[in-house]
Amino acid sequence: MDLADDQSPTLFGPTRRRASPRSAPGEGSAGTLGGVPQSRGPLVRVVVERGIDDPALADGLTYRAIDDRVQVGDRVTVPLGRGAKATGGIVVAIEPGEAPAGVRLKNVIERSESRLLPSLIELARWMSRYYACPLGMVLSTMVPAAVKHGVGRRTERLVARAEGDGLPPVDGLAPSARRVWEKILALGQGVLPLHRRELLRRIGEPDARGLNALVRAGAMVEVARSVVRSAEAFWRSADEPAPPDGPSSVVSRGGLDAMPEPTCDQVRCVEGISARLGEFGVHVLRGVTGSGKTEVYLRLIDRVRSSGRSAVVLVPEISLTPQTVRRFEARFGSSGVAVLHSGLSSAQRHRHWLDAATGRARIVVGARSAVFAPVEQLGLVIVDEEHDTSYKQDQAPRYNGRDVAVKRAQVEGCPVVLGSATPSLESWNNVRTGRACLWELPHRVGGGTLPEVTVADLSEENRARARESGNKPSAGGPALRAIGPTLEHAIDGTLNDGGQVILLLNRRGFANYICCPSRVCGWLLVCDQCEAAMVLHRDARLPRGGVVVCHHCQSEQRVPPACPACGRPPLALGVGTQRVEEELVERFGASHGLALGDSLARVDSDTMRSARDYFETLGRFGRGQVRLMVGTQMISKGLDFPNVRLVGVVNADTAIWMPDFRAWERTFQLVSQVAGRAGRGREPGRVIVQTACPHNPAIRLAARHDYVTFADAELAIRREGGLPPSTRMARIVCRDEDDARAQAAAQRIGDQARREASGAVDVDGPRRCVLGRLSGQHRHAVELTARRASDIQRVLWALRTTKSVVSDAATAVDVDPISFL
DNA sequence: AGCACGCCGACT
DNA sequence: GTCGGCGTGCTC
Repeated sequence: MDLADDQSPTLFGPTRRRASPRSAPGEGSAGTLGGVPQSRGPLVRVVVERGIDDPALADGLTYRAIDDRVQVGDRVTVPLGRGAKATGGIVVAIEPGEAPAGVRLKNVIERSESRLLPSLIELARWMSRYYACPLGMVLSTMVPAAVKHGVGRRTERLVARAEGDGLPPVDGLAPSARRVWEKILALGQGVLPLHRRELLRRIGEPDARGLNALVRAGAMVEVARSVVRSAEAFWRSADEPAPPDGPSSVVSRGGLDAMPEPTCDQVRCVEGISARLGEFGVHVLRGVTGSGKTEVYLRLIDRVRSSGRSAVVLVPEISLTPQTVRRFEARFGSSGVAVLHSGLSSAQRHRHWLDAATGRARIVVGARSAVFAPVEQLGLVIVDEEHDTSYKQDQAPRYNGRDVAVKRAQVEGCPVVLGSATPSLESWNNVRTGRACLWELPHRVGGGTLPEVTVADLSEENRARARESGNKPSAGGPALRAIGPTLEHAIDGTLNDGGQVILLLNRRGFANYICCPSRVCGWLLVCDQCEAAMVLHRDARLPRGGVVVCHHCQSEQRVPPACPACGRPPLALGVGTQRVEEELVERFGASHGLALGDSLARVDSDTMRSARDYFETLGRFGRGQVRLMVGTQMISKGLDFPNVRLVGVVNADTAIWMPDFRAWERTFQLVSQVAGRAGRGREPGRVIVQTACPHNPAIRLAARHDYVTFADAELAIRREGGLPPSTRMARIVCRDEDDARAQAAAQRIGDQARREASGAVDVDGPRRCVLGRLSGQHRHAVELTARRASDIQRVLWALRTTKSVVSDAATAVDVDPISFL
């Protein structure tokens, strides 16, 4: 059991302050005595945690505070609306003047213990403007739900010495009680208050009789203290200790705690960035996979910490592996590091957040929302794998954690480090235009080399196999095999040599789509709520061997027995991880003793229900029990297992023809990232990339590990096409059950946007989205493009103030969109 | 975003 | 005759 008390007087009061006991919320019941409000505190401006989008109320609503101890940033509960519904909010200002004319003030109901830092309120204001989202909604996302609801909060009863001068009245007590008193006095300063049991243990008393006598006499008093309890994080207890031997171990290599000797490149980066620790600056750290970026982070954090400041490290959710966490904990001590990710229980999250807020933990490691970590004296922000699209939140506020991190660093006056082997073109553009400073780690640590990448032309391999098997386009069975001869041969060889294999395929399920075998018919099984093909997921326990699932709305249907149009038995086409898994068992099960759930593991969101499953599987892979791992992008990033000698990309083209100008960039990143999992130990690694487009620059250059050529060429293409990062974009999606209504709403927004654009902003649309219907909602989009972000902001602001765009469920404003479906 | 107020169809 | 459908507008 972990305990954290939150006694820091600057951040938390010992108890909650309520307006008046038993007072129901709201007007009339807020304790008006003869028309005089009972609360005597100052007037405060409160931004409620709701989507109030009226610009006139953007600075919050005015309430009378409970007492004059209220401060800006306090979380409060206030009555809202005619029903005086108790609603959470944040105090954004203490009003020196009087109430706004014509409003009857209500009183704050309650002040809670958490307080938002001024720098975070400033950040929220910026986000509200930049992402065109109500301030209340932004503020709401800054405080985790577990903190708002006080999950895990308990009141503990402790004992302490009574306060006051003079000798406590112990003279009249029994000798046994006096003996206990002497022992308590001998404990010295700062030990109390303690739990009764803990105190008795410390002074070696078998029972509480003497202590009880002291309490009765008033020499000792019982005090209440608010604490947050949570279970120990499971990765610390469950998996440990790591096995003493085996090909590799999940624990950081080079031994716990030992600071490895840095490479020259690492020293150059650490020294260079350290020299500018006291000021805001964007530092792009481009380090090839396995070059030791994490070591650079650790050393920078060490510098920051020794100057008494804090650091925040953002990591994509899925690469927040035990490996990563343990490296931080091994270097800085597990109590000095607060970890925030989705695998935590609510109470754990609350506790870790408090650890950060009270300064107990000066280092916070977490996913996207950790950018709002309540740390004071922030000295450094790090965004690892900054190109990762999971930094973008897909609900309002649709912020990008990386970009907010840059803004936070600016607000705090500290540097931000954006680390990646394949920086986003946004960051690369900032490097090329001098807005960001570039630091490079061009070599792998320990003299390791980047793996040799072989591009296997899938169409060529399929043609070759068709020729061999007497060119019969197999009827009924799988139309093509997922693993071609080059990859198959490499897997065989690697397993023979005792190496481990990672196979990547960015598609869940068994088959991508179900269609009629007749080309004339052309029937395709589509979700009845979305414009998307249903995916076959195999499950032997179900009738017809599985279900079909829509990957957009998660709805399920039974597998159709026949084409509804012409009655032919349908075909299940396209390859997902499940089919690859099946093929692997078929081909290597007997020859290499590969067994599902043992030496062969499938890692996707279907098999990994919780973070715990994922950590457990990675543990088995690390110990060498799992020899072949096939999975989605979950396994493409951050993993560091030295015995991985082969990485196979089953199909590199999953993203390449997506209707998205970043399709090539994504493909390049995916191939580079997963290739980086190979050859991280002494043995060199090999990568096989299966593709139907072997000459595509994204694939060709990723195979050559040539980021710079790719990025510069791609930047030129974007500049020519007027696409980000040379321009900025925002996208407004209107959705409605009724197609015409969605279209009309988008049309109105488009028209108004054109009126406001005044030449600086290009307005495109409305046009039907690529995913024209999703969960029964028809979708139409308007796109804004401009040279400068400020022009986009101006138009969005105008759209909001004229109420042309309101923040509601039917309208999504996406600034700097990364998905165009 | 909630939620209350308010104006039109199928039930006791 | 009412209960309740969700359209519209307000929230100190």
